[in-house]
Amino acid sequence: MKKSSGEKKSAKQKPVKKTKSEKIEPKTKKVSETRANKLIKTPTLLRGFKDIMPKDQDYWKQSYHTAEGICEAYGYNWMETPILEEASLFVRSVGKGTDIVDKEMYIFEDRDGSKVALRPEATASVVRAYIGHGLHTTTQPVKVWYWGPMFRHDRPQAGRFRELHQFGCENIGVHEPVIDAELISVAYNFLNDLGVACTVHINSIGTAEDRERYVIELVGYLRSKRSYLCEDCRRRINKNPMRCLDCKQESCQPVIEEAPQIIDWLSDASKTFFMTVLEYLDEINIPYVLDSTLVRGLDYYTDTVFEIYEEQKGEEKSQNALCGGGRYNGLVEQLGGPPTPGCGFAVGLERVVSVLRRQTEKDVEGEEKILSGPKIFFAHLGDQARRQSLRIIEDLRRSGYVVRHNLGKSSLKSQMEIANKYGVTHTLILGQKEVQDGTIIIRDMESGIQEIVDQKKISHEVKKIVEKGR
RNA sequence: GUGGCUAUGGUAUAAUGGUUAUUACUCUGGCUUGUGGAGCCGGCAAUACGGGUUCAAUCCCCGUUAGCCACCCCA
Repeated sequence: MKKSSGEKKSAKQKPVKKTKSEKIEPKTKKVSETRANKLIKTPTLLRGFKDIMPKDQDYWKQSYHTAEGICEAYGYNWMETPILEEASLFVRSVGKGTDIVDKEMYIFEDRDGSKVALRPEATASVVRAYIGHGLHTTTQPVKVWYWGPMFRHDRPQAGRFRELHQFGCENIGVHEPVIDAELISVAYNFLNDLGVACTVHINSIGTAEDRERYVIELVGYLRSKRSYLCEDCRRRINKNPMRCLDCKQESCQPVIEEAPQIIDWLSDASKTFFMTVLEYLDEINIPYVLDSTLVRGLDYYTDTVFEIYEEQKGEEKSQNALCGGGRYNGLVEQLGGPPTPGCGFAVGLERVVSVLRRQTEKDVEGEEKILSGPKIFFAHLGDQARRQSLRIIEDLRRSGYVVRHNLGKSSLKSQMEIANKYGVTHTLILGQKEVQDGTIIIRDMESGIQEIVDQKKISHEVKKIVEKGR
C-alpha cells in the first residue's frame, strides 16, 4: 500500500505543474491516474453484512458463555445445523405468504438446478433434524440449543442486518405449559445474566382452528371499519389481517382497541394452557405484559407466542425485540414427522451486543477502560535475544503463563511503550547481556524496580507475580 | 421493496467554484543506538464511484453505490 501511494504522489505532482500552461490536458491525465490507482479495487462488504471486530470480542464471548452456561443448567444440548438448506424447508415451515420467505430469503439455484436457501432462522432446521434423525424415538422432550448466523435480505436499518446471529433453544415433544415457561425463563435469564433489564410480552394465538374462526371474525370487523384504516391495513385485511393489530399508525389505534381479541376465541384447552403458562411465570417472578396485539410473523406458531424487549427508561419503547419465540405444535407434522408439539425461542445477538456495548459505554464514561488480558509483557533486545524469545514465550505458556509481546519491534523503547499501553504490571526484559548470563530482568512497571533472575527461575517468578496480582 | 437525510486520511473533523485540502487521534520513525506513562520534531494517509454544468468542481446538478433513519416486515 505504501508503495502504491508513493507512486501516486510522484505521479500526481507532474500534471499539477503542467496545469498552468495547459488547461485541458491535466484533467484527462488526472482522471487516468486516478483510475490507475483504483485499478485494484478494494473489496468491500456486501450490503447489510458486518465484520465482527476484536474490539467487540468481549461482548460476543460473554454472550456465548452465558448462553452455554444457562443451556447446560437447563439441560439443553448443543447442536448445529447447516447454514444452507433446501429452500422448500423454509417455504413449508415459515410459510409461503410470509415476508421472510417471499421477500427476504436468500434463495439460489444449486449447480444441479435445485433450490437452496441460506437459512433465515433455525427452528425449521432443528425440526428437520429431529425428524431425520428419528429423535422422536428418544426420551422426550428433546432439548437443544444452537448459535449461529441467519440470513435475511432486508434493507439494513437500526439493529437490522442481512447476516444476523441468533442463539436459540428448542424443546420438542412435550405439550405442557411448564415447557413454555421454562423456555421463557431461559431466554429471560440469559438476558438478565448479561445485565439487560427486559420485559416479556406474551400472548396466545391458539390452535390453527381457533385462529381460523377468529380471523373470520376479525376480517369481518376490519371490513366494517375499513374507511378508518390506513392504506397498509386495508391491504393487510386480506393478506395478513392479524398484522393490522400491531399497526403503528395513529389513525388505526381506535379501530384496533375495539377489535375482537384472539383470547376470547381460544378453545377452552388453549385458554387453560395459556393461563397455566402465566401462572408458572408468576411463580418464578418473571415480569410479563399481556399483549393482545402480539402476533408473530411465522406461520408455524400455535398457542403461546412471546417477545422480549429491553426495558427503556423513558416512555419510548424499543422497536426491536431482543428475543422472539413461541409454541409450534403443528410444525413437526407439517414437515413430515409424527404429530409432535414443540416450543422455542431465538435471541438476536447483534441487538444484545449493541445493548451491552451501550451499557458499558455508559458505565465507563470517561474512566479509563480496564484492559483485559495478561498482565506481563516480554521484551527482547538484540538479535540473540530475539532468537530465544519464542522459546521463552512457549516455555512460559506450557507452564501455564501467558505473556504479551511484540517481537516485531526492535527497540526496547517501543516495546516498553506497548507494554505500557497494555497496562501490564511487569515486563520481562531479555537483552544481550542477559542472554550471555542466562538471566532475565523483571521490571515492576509501577515502581520501576528491576530484578535480575536466573532464566531457569522465570516461571517460578512469573508464578509469584500472577499470584500476587490476585 | 418504498421514502427522507448523508458521503473529506483508519477514526473524528475544518474549509473552499481556482495554485500545496485544515486539525486532532491512531499508526510509524527520531530526539547520543539497554527501558514505558510527559514533551518536541518528522513520516504515511482522504474529497465514495460515474457523468453533467464551467475556462476551472471536493464544493453546483444528475445517476450509481454505500451508510444512517423511518415504513413494510422482523431478531
